[in-house]
Amino acid sequence: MDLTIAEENYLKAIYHLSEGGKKSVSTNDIAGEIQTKPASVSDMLRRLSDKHVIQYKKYYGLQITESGKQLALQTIRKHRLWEVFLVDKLQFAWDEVHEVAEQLEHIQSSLLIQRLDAFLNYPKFDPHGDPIPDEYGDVRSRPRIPLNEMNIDQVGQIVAVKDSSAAFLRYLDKVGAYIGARIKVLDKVEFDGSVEILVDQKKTLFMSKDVASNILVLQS
Amino acid sequence: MDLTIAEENYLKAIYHLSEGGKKSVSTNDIAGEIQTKPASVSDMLRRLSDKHVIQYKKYYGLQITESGKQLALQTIRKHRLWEVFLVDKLQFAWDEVHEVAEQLEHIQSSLLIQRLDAFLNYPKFDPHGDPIPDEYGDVRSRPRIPLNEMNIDQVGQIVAVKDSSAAFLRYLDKVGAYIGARIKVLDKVEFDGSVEILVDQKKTLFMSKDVASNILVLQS
DNA sequence: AAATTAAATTAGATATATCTAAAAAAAATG
DNA sequence: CATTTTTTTTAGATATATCTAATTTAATTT
Repeated sequence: MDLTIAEENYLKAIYHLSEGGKKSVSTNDIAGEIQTKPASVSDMLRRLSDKHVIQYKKYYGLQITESGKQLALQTIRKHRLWEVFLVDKLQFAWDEVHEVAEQLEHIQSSLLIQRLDAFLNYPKFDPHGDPIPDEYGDVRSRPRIPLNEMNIDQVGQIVAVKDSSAAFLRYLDKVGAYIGARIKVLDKVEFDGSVEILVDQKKTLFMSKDVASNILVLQS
Repeated sequence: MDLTIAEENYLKAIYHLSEGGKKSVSTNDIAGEIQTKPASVSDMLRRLSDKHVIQYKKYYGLQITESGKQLALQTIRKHRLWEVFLVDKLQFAWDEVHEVAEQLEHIQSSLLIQRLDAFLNYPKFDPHGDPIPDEYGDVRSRPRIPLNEMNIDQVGQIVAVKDSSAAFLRYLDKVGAYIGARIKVLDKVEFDGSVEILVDQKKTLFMSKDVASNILVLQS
């Protein structure tokens, strides 16, 4: 039983919200995540339930099933592999890839994804630093902490961002805080939580707590 | 005014049928080309006419407009570029690419196609030997003739096939008559039109007129 | 616990895309 | 040229996916 593109998008949103730590996923949450109205979500939940990718009781709540989780992970796998392709092979900037990957993730061909994976040399992380599930849906994530929670003199590498809006990504690119950059915490201001960091051992950068909390660092 | 995926597919079919030499394109022809029913075609013709990509008069006939032609050519451009990608970069066999390219051709991103074109080094022909329209819709096609119309001792290169069904393509691969193969006509049997050719200066091959007429050769 | 507010669902519409069956128009045939 | 056949179109259904407005259920407040 195959999913339509709309169903795949809803399921991916539900998966992301489920993994996002929140105890339960509400109709309103889903509507907010995919820019639609709660009425449309209710409709879709019934359909997803019919296809057994979620368990759903009206007015009560929902839970993603194991098969639903696997389908969502495969969509995420495709999305992130295409992002690597766009950045590594087609010289896209990392803030330009999302919209196109949203389309490419729905192409149906397991051979294509196998070959693409090999062509890209089996990448484990996408350009935003998010882990790429393998063909069995397994995800190896690295322990990452927000930049504002690091201590003075600690070093690490920027591996991901929480807020991946185009505006935020452009801001980061502009100030030179790209994914992969090696950083060292030089100073932290106690009362407002802002931080000063050294990027690639040459450039110092000040940023607010707000910005720093959206940058995830792999400590080394 | 953008076209839906279904509209793009109909328009592409109409373009192919229009270019196919036939004087007029019938509802039944289109239904046959796209595997749908004539009633669905009538419906779609009305919609395509509303969007001014064809001119259409009920019971009378249709003609593709200039803007329709341009849109069709851009879809064909995308299809053929993706085919080159699949064969050159992802090691797909040339008889495995069609179905996937049918999906990829609908991805909307002009930047993507620009970059893909550059990445593939601006190819002029797809793996089946068909010309790739440029970004302005211009097509430079090579003069090609069916293999059965060549004369004895003439040499050339296989550049395309008329019948691109998977069965025919697999047959060609099996006997070693791939796209790009250099051939020489050794003999022609008058009464049944069958031909004997030399492939890559080492392998001789017999084929019926039926097969030979579906193989297009660039003479040299 | 009754009243209010918030969240979720249903009812009814709209748009796309398809189908079958019936009707209308054009083409072919005797 | 009237009749038959073929082609094309319309009418009416179905399925997906969405919306607004109304209703129902759950949660919160007093």
